Amino acid sequence: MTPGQLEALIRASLTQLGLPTAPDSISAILPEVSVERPRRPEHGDYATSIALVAAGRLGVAPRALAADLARALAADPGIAAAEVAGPGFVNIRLAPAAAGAVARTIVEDGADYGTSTTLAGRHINLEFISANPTGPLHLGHTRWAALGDAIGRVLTAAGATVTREFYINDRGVQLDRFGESLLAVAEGRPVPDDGYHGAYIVDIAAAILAEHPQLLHLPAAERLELAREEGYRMVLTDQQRVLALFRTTFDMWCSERALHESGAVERALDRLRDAGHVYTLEGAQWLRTTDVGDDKDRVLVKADGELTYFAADTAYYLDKRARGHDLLIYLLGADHHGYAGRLRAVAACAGDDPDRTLEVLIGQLVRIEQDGAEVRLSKRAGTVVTLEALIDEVGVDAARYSLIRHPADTPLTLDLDLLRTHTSDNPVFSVQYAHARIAGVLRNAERAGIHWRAADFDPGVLVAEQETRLLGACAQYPRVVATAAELRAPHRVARHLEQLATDFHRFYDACRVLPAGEAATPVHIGRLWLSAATRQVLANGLALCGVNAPDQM
RNA sequence: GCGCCCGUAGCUCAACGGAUAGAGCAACCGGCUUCUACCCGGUUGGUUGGGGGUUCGAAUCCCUCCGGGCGCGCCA
Repeated sequence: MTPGQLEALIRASLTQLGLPTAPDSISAILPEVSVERPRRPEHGDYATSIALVAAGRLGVAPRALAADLARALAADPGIAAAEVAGPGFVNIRLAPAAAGAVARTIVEDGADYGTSTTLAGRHINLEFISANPTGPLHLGHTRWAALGDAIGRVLTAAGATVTREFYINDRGVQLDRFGESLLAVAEGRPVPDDGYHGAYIVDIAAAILAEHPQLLHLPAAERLELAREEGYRMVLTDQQRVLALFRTTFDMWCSERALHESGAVERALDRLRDAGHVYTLEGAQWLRTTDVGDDKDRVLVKADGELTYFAADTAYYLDKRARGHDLLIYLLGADHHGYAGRLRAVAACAGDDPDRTLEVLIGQLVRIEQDGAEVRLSKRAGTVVTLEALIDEVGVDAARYSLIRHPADTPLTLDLDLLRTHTSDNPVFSVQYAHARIAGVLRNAERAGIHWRAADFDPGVLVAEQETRLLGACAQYPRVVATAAELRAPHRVARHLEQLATDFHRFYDACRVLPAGEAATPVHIGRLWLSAATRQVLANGLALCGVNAPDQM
């Protein structure tokens, strides 16, 4: 019996209790029925607090309601025991056969186990990283590369249609400064103070010169354009290469320049003007965002006629909506959180309800440390840690996983030394090792001629404490994925995998899976099913993290 | 000054409003003649920054104070 099936049973039981209350009030509380895994095993496999929640509204005493519910549940053959505890919890213990049946469900569902339709029909646009094409991706982008990708995977698992987008800021002052810096290096001049000073500038300038030896003989204006455009092309290509290496993919790379060239920006401004949200002051055109909660109005067109970055982003919002996305998720670094209010204002000015169409997730910064000391990140000092360097240091799996296993809104420190270790101290290896260990057992079973899949599986044989805990963790997995999607919090998947791995290692330590010489018994078969189910859950969860699930290590 | 985020064990961090707040690291003590010891068991460790409030019940929600990060351009 899965948690979902148990909840359905509780709902059915509640409606059949014959409570002295209006049927309407009973059906009103049914959606709130949920079971949880108690922290303490002696509280049972599952517990529900529905009696506590509902008693007041039904006009009955919590413990009395709980007792009635417990009695009704206990009558079901899948329930071994149901009893009232504390102020009105109902603690539930499943019959071994009902609990163990989850293993069969998991093995049969395979890669689909854990997916759901809770977000079916939603067209979600997920924008993340969106770095300037003026340098390699660095640690500041890395968290979003891993987390944004994982959020996309989790949302997809929950049934949403997800479009992942990378917005390229390929227009404006920053790109010009980048081009000027490249040209300065190419010409042997010092980089301007407001330019880019990283060592990579020298490399790119050299690459441009190698490909375009005629650069220095062109007229000045053409020189700058060639340096800028070639530098842009090289940086973007490199960003795409590194992201692919990092297993982070995008459905769409949207260019700010293209928004201007296609007329999308002008059309967006026209639409806002028509809606009466634009006014002119001191030669500039402003969007009246204060009408919708922003703390100040924002400039769309500067007094010199130049369009602002904000104007393009407004157009981009409308463009995404016009493409049919009903929810736009933006992942921003903490240093850009001030932008959230402006985006909300844009949504409101466009006639949308920002609470429905817009979500801005703010990620705190990542620090890294090595040899017990923080590695300072400084562009000036040339100690910028790039995404590629991090991959070189610890590998894609460890880098991705360590970034994913923390909520986005907490500051995070990566310990490079730890990420390189291959022991259970390193969570990603603990999880991967559990997967590899199971794969090994299943290989051995095959080698020994034990065809567990074809054999009779009696779920009732899985009664050891380590077995029931492992079953419970496997059964919980779909709920974890659904919650992770709902909260945009893939770290919940990772944390659950760690618990699952620990539960497996304990099970493996206590319970012999394969027969040691003798013929395979129903217990061996049952444990093979349980092992196979665990392997499937680990593989599915690691896939959501974008981390490999190795068959051997 | 205004706004957003954060404050949990010595360290790094978990915990849909649920029961006695959990893992890992660090420290110490144990466990392999059999399926991967890259593992497992045990011990030590807390006024969840302080104080109020909401309720059956608060690390979680509200108020306030303290401490830290970040943001408040006709920059992008």
